[in-house]
This record gives sequence, C-alpha cells and structure tokens, in this order.
Amino acid sequence: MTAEAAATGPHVLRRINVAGVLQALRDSPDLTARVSDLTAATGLSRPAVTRALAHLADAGLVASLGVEPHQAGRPAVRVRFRAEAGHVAGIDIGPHTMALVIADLAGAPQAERRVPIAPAPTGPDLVRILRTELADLAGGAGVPASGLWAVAVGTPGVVDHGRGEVVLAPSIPGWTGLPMLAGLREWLDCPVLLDNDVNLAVLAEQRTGDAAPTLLYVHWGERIGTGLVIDGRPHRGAGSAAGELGFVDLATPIDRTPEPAADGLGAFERLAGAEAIRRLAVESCDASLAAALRSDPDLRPLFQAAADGDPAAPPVVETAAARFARGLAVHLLLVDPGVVVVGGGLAHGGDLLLDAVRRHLEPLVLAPFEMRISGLQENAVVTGAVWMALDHAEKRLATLLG
Amino acid sequence: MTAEAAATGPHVLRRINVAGVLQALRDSPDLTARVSDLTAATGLSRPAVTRALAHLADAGLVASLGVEPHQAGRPAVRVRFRAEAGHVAGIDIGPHTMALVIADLAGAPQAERRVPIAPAPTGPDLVRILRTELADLAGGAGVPASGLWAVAVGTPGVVDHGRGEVVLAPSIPGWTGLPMLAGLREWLDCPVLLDNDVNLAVLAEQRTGDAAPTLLYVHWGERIGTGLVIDGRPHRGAGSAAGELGFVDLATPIDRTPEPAADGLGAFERLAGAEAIRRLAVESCDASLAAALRSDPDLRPLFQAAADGDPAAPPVVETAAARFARGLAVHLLLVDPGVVVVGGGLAHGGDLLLDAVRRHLEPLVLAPFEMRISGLQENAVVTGAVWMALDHAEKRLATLLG
DNA sequence: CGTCATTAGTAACGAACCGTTTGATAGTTT
DNA sequence: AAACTATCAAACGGTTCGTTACTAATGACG
Repeated sequence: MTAEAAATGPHVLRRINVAGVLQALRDSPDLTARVSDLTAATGLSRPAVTRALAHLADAGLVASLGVEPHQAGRPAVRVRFRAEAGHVAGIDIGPHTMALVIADLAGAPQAERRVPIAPAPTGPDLVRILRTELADLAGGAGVPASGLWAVAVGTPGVVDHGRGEVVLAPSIPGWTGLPMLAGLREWLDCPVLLDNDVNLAVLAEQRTGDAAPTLLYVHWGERIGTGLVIDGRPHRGAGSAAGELGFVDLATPIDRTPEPAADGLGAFERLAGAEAIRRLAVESCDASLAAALRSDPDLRPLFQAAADGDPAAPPVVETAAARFARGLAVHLLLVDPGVVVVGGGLAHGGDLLLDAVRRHLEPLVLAPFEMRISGLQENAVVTGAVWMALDHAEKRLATLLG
Repeated sequence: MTAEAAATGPHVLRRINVAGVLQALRDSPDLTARVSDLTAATGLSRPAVTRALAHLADAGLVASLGVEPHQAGRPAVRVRFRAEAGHVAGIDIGPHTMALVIADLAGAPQAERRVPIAPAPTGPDLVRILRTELADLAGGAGVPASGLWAVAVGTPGVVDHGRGEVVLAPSIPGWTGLPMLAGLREWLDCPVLLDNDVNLAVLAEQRTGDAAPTLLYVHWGERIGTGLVIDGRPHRGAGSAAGELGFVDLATPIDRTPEPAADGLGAFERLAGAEAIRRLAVESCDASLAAALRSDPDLRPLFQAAADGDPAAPPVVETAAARFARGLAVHLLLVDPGVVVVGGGLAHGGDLLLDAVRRHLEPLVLAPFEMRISGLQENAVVTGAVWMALDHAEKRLATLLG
C-alpha cells in the first residue's frame, strides 16, 4: 500500500457530491438555502441535491425550515445547516488572563468567559483552571463535554504544533513538556491542539479581516513576535520557531560579536519593545508624564500626550517608529507579505504611530504594502483558537458524510 | 455560478481513477509497471486498472512493452509511461550565458545547450537569441515546436510571475516590460512562464535534493538574494519581491537614517557580497594573492590560499562568514526554513567557509538547521525552469484524461 | 370561485462506472 | 503430458448521476 491515490467506486462520488452540497449550504448567507439555490451553486441536478440532503439530514447536519415566503409558484422548502450539531472550544492562556470561547460549527460563539489568573501560576495550576472553567462553561451553555469536536489552546512560548507540546516557556514554570494535552484528550475524548498565541492571532486576523490570503501579524508589546499566514495556512517554520523578529539584532555593529542576552529578551525587543520605549519616554518627557509612565507600563499616556500637542512626546514616538520600521523592513524585504497587521500594546498608538512607521518604512522596502492596526485586539488569540479548532472539526465532519 | 465545487457524474470518477493510475505508473521505478503492480498501488480492481490503461493508451500516454521475464505463471505485460508524448523547455537567461534544456514529460533532458552572450545585450537581442537557439535545439532533438507543452524562463531582476513580466532588471536595457512573452506565446502556441532566477534555483534544489518540503536557497555572490520553497511551492511574496536579503541593512546604526544606495547594490550586498569580500582580501593579503584577486573577481584563489595555510587568508574568510551569518540569522529567525542551501560564487568556499558560517550562526538562532552547498551549481536555474514547466504541463496532461 | 401560470418536489428510466465472479490463456514445473 | 500458477478478459449486479415526465402547491386573473 503506497499511496491509495485513486477513488474506488461510485460511493466515493456520492461522498464528494454530498460534501459539495454541504459546502454550498455553508457558504450561503444565513447558512440556509433552497434546494434550487443548491443546484445552481453546485452544478448538480435537482434529484442529486435532494439525495445528498437526505443523507445530510440522516447525519444530523441539515434540517428543514419548512416553506418560506414566496413570490409565485409552489413555495420552496428552506434547509438549514445544523451548526449546533457540534461545538468547538478555543482557549487563550495569556500571562494574566485565560479566555475561553465555545462556538458552534458555524463559528458563532455560544459562551465566552475571561478568567483572571493569579500572578506567577505554575503549569499544573493552569491545567486545573482550564479544566474547571471549560467544564463549567460547557455545562452552562448546554454543550455536553462529548459535544466538543475539537479544542485549540494558544499559549505564549515556543510550541511544537505537530507534537502538541510546549517546547520553551520562560515565563511559566512547569509548563514546558507538561503532559497536559494527553490528560485533556483523555478527559475530553476529542483532538486537543496547541499552538503559539501569535500564530493563532494571525489566523484570526486573516479569517476575520479582509481575507488577504497572505498576511503578516506583528505583536508589538514588551515582546515582539510575528506570525505569518501564507495562502490561508499558518507558517510555523520547520522547528516551529518562525517569527522571532524580537531576536533580530540590528544594534550590534556588523563586525562585532553579539552579546548573549541576560534578561531573556531579544535584541530587537530591547531596542523597540514597549519597555524600551517607556524608558525613552521617561527620560525625555516632562515630570508629570514621566511620573505616569514610571508607575504604569501602559504607554497610552504617551500617545495621548502626543495627540494633545505635548512637545516632548513626538520625538519619542518618532524614535519608536523609526526603530520598529528598521526591524519590520527586514521582514518585508525577506517575505513580502503585502499586508501587515499590528497588535499588542503599541497598537494603542493608532494611526499616529503607524503613520510614522509607514513614513520610515517607505524608503527601506522595495514592494508596496498595507499596514493596519489589529481590529480584534485582546480577542485575537481566542478567535484564532476557535478557527483552528474549526479547521480540525472539518475532518470529523467529513467522516459523517460516508 | 459561484464555486462548482461538486462533481457531476460517474465520468468524473473515471477521470479521478485514470489520473490515479497514471500517477502510480509515474511513481513506479523506471516509469514502468505491471498491471498487478498498479492494482496494488492504487487500490483499484484489476478491471478498473485495465480500463484506465485503455483510456491512457488512447490518449497516447502509455504504451505496452510486451511480456517480461517471469518466474511462474502467465507472463505479465509491462506498460510504460510515454514520457515522449510531450516535451517542455527550461531556459536560464544569465548575465553572460543562456542555457536551454528540452526535457520530456519525465523530466529527462533530451537536448541541452549553453550559449555565450555578447556583453551588454539588450532585451530584443536576448529574445532573438532565445528564439533562434530554441528552434534549433528543438529541431535537432526531433521535437517539433508544437510538441512543447510549456516553456519556463528564468531571468535576473524582479519578475511578476503572475503577469509574466519583468518589473525591474537594472542590468539589461530594454528588458523591463518587454512584450517578450506575448511574442513567444504566439510563436510557440503554449504557456510561457517567467520567473526570477533564484526562485527557480530553489525549486530545483528542493525537487532534486533531499526533498525537504521547506527550503531556503541563498545566492551568495556579488549579489545576495534568497528563494524560498514552502511545502513544495515557491513563495514569491505578494508583490513578487520576497527574498531581498541583499537589501537588508545591518550596517547603519539603529537611530540613523539609512542612506539611499548609489551603486544599485543593497546594503547587505555591500557588506558581504563577493565584491566586498574581494576588497577585504586585497587589502589584507600579501602581494601575490592580492594581485590575483585584483585582476579577477573570482574568489577561488582566496579559498585555495586558506586551504594551503596562507596565514593572511583565514581572517578574511572569518570576517566574510561572520557578516554573512549575521544576515542569514535574520532570515532563519523570521522564517525557520530548517534547510539552507548556498549557491553562487561564494559556494566555492565549500565547507571551509560554511563551517565558519555555521559556527557564527549557532549562537544567533533559536532553531536547529541544516546547511549545505548547492549540488547543482550553474545548472540550478535551468533545472528549476524545467521543473516549473513540468508543473505547468500537468494541467495539459489532466485535460488529456477526459 | 375556478382556471392557469409558475415553481418545487418525486418517480422512473438509461448511461456510466466499479467490484466480484467466472472462465480462458500462457507459461513453468513435475 | 499433466498439474500448477499467475495473468487477462468477459459477464453480472450494484451504485451513482442526469434526463424526462409527472404531481403538488400556491398566486394571479378572469
């Protein structure tokens, strides 16, 4: 048995056509359609569509809505995709909060929750919280645990998506190599996927946003990292280590050997990360603003000051934009993604900051690009987790068509 | 008509199965197989395979080889993929030579030729040479012009692969925006594809080499550029401008604005390109070696000197490796390709040079990687062009299965 | 109020494909 | 020469689709 590339009979044809009808139904507005709509969309004959719908109804994936308002002739029966036939969960394990969303097969959220996490949690702590909250959330939404078709979890750190294991997570003790997924899979009896949070954020931006097939997401906060979607699929790299813009070294002169990092941050993060910008601002701004920035890592006061005409703020914004542009330019030169979405704490800088970045970027790159602020913000990672779980749920859906 | 996603009848099933049988045959060693081999490989029944082979024979894509030596029982008939049913051409338009290869559908070269090009050619010159040489080569190989299913052309510069147009080619006057492809297509009556030479070189490395699905090719010569294959498909970027490692600026201090280039080279090319290395060597090596390097841009004497124990050579090699590592590290951090293949003039440095690069690279990156010298060297681009033409020929092959 | 036009759904038929079964064929081995 | 083995070819039943003809349901109009 080498490839098994070929089909083996008419029943395969039926499966293809049933899948096609289902696809057409799910692509329809409101997830409902008349039989005639489906014949037009699939190119199949009416009897073939009817047969396919009968199969889908047997599998519990479509239901009839009865007759609909009509103009002339016999009223058509509307059929509906039963999105409630299955559910998925997306989970974002962030540094301070855990976000959970349960969505149906159409991706519509059925229940969501944000749980604050006590400082300095350990890996086992997080697993415990996750299990408690997920069970409670699912129960409240009337979704039995067996009704979950797939669960996707996003976490900071380096994640081996293939093996579903956290490879490196400096900020959470006891998180690396934890047999978390095995336990969750056993408990939930469904696939549990794990991925880097930035990878999930890109996915969310790409699916939810303007649907450019290739897109670069840049997390610009204290840490700096990028996620890349190429032709609709996340690019993680051979060792799940792509997107480490934060570790690019633009500071050390070319013929000097870079020093190893002492604080766990990457070279570019030390130059252009939120903490670096904050320190710049504290040094150069007047007393009241400096005091505000000294007490709180949030940079919004800085951007507010710039918007209000404080003369000390613009040079800081300018420097931040210039440095960030130097790093981003490298990525654009190497990958040319066409569309860049910026998220993270610095996204609060808005177009004020982004316009400065664009201005500095323009002479450094060779190809045109678009750049915008993330529209999802703190929901990006959960949303991406839901999308990834949905992608996986397709496989289970396919088995129901036989 | 939105998607037409579904199949529409048993004939589609037949097409799938015929394609599967053909695939199994083409995957067989020597491109030949017995009927029983094909039933095992495809999972189809013997009559189904026989029917499929009859269709393929009608289309001219398979032929019988008669009975074969046997052990016991009735001797089996061997069938053969008729690779000579169609041909493709790959063409590499380099700065000094034009290389042409005509290959059959199996990718086996039927005729090849390298033509020196007089210095400073114009675009129309190149088109004239291409047409003459291609017609002559095809004629000599017994392949009528109408027997070409696809032609792929690789050229330096920025190429819009989608529209098949040279966007930017600083070194060849009258090459940009030339309606070359329209003319060639009309003459040849087959698809003519155009792509950047580095993109084709990667493709060749990926298909010919150890078949890692994701691979980064770095051309390290006077110019520096990279090509990327992700999951078997070339990544060109949204604006066909990916892979411009040569323009990455690692020299300008972070808070200074980079100067626009005066010589057409990129910032990293001015640091680590062949010309920069040569100048370094001329300055620091002793008289005889310096003289050799002054008169000839070829760097092989430098590497020879290093291998022979000349004390002046290692520091130059070391500096070159260190600088190159700094640039390559950026690419590895952002994309994590896993496998890096180095081509171009500096590839003559061999493992002597590459070991130094590996040593400098190791503390700069986060994920493991393999790095090796290109095995194809000056044939990389033509070979890649043949592969790309073959990829396109698949479409025509598919139409023959109906 | 009845008829007609219009649209939706259903049943029957023929065509195409696949897999299984059965029988014929061409060699080798005993 | 007979037995054996693996391959090839033909016939049959099952599944799927598309086409065609027919029935069903509703609004418009006389």
